[in-house]
Amino acid sequence: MAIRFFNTLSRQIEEFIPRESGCVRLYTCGPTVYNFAHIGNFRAYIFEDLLQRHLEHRGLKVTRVMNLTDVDDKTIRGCRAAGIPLAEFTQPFKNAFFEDLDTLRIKRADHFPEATAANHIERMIAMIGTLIEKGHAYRAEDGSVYFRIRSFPNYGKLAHFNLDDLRDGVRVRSDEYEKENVGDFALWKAWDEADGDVGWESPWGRGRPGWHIECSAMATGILGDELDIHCGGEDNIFPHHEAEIAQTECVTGRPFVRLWMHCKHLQVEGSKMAKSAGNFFTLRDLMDKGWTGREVRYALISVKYREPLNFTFEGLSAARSSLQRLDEWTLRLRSLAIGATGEVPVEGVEAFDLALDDDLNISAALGAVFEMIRDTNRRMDAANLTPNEAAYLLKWLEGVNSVLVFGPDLEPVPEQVHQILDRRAEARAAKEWKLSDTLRDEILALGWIVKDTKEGQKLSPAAPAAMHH
RNA sequence: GGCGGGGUAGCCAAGUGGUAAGGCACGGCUCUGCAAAAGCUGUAUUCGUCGGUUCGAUUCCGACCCUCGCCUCCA
Repeated sequence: MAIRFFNTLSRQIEEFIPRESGCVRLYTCGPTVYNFAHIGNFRAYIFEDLLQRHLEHRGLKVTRVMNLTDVDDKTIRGCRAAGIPLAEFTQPFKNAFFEDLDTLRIKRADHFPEATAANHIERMIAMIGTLIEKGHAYRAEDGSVYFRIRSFPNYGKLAHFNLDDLRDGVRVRSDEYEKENVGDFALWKAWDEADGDVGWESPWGRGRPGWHIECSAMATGILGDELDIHCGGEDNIFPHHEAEIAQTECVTGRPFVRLWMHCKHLQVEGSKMAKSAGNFFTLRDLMDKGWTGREVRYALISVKYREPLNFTFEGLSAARSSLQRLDEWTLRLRSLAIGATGEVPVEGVEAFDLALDDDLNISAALGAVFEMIRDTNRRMDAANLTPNEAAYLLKWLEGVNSVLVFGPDLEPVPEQVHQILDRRAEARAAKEWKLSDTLRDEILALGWIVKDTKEGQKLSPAAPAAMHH
């Protein structure tokens, strides 16, 4: 059963065949650490997480790199405004980013190279030097170095642009008048006043690397000259990834990436997310409103990556309910499986993986999960599911959750709540309903909701307020 | 202007040349001291509009309408 993905380069669904059998070299564009990442950023990272986890679930070994862009116009502007060194300015945002990854249960990449690391800067400078030697780049008067796009006939192949179309509507920036062609992009930016004390020495003078060369250098430096998959948001296609292809292939003389995957942007309540529109959310904003990481994860993962995702609070609420349904089913299986002596297969379990093999069709995959839930709930209602089948389903669910990671957050129940719970159980046994209700209120006051089910009292954390804005 | 996505029930969203997965919400039923939850169950003669091809189209073709994105450093 082949795994198939849509390749931005060919604009077709292709069978995925890594260069080295069983191993996947994956590069994913990471954040620019000048602020807290927003949920649009995280849609991309969650899509990449789904990709990685599914490949791993299918038995492939994935080596993933995600870069951190810690020097660019924005980070420099930020540190100068704050009056602190660049590294001091970006560090808290790096930390916050990693916390957010954990909140969303995104698997850590194997490498998080930082653009300002000495070894990477060195490699960028070396690559630029090679490009100049080969005639693909040139130094301008001020010490900036530009890539000569006319020297690379394939330029525009990924974005499916032709250079003539590009010339229309191009704004020539006054600070780049030295370029041979308006489409030429910066490999090295000469230092200027606005850079303050940010800069590195190079054969072309003091300056800093351009954004595109950062990724080329870090990707090839860690993963080698040829990657299996390179991902990013759709806005990265042009110019960023187009530039990466041009630079890298001109240096190595080999195809840079076999498969390009890009995810569509998300909108919020039907409009483009923008600070000015008041619909701009960081992950932290949502946490403050009482949503959990797995709920946001569900909301962001549940729409296919090649479709635009309309992020809404109704959708978050739907995510919460869906997860609860999944939780209930899991608990039901667990209590049934207590009597299991082995595992007996249940039909229909392969649909989940097959859906993801098909260009990460998450909607179909989730459909398969919920169909399984309904079918087996029906069977459990009829006392027609065996403990061994339940055990098998739990094992299957483990596999599913190695990809989706939808398991509940396990909050420890305070001892005090346990004690009240015991007293309440006694009261209920004695049919002292008034006392039972009083104790229920006490438990609620401590932040827990108790429900009376056939199996006895059941606790769940009281959801924080402010579910809708 | 160039290039490319979308328009499927109240909302989100799969899908196929032969008559529409799944989730949420809503109604019904079961359960239940109350409350809540949970489980089951019912909800699109219809897939933006208009034409065309076809025995048959939501699915193929054409036109149009609406919407979103990219077009030089924004995931």
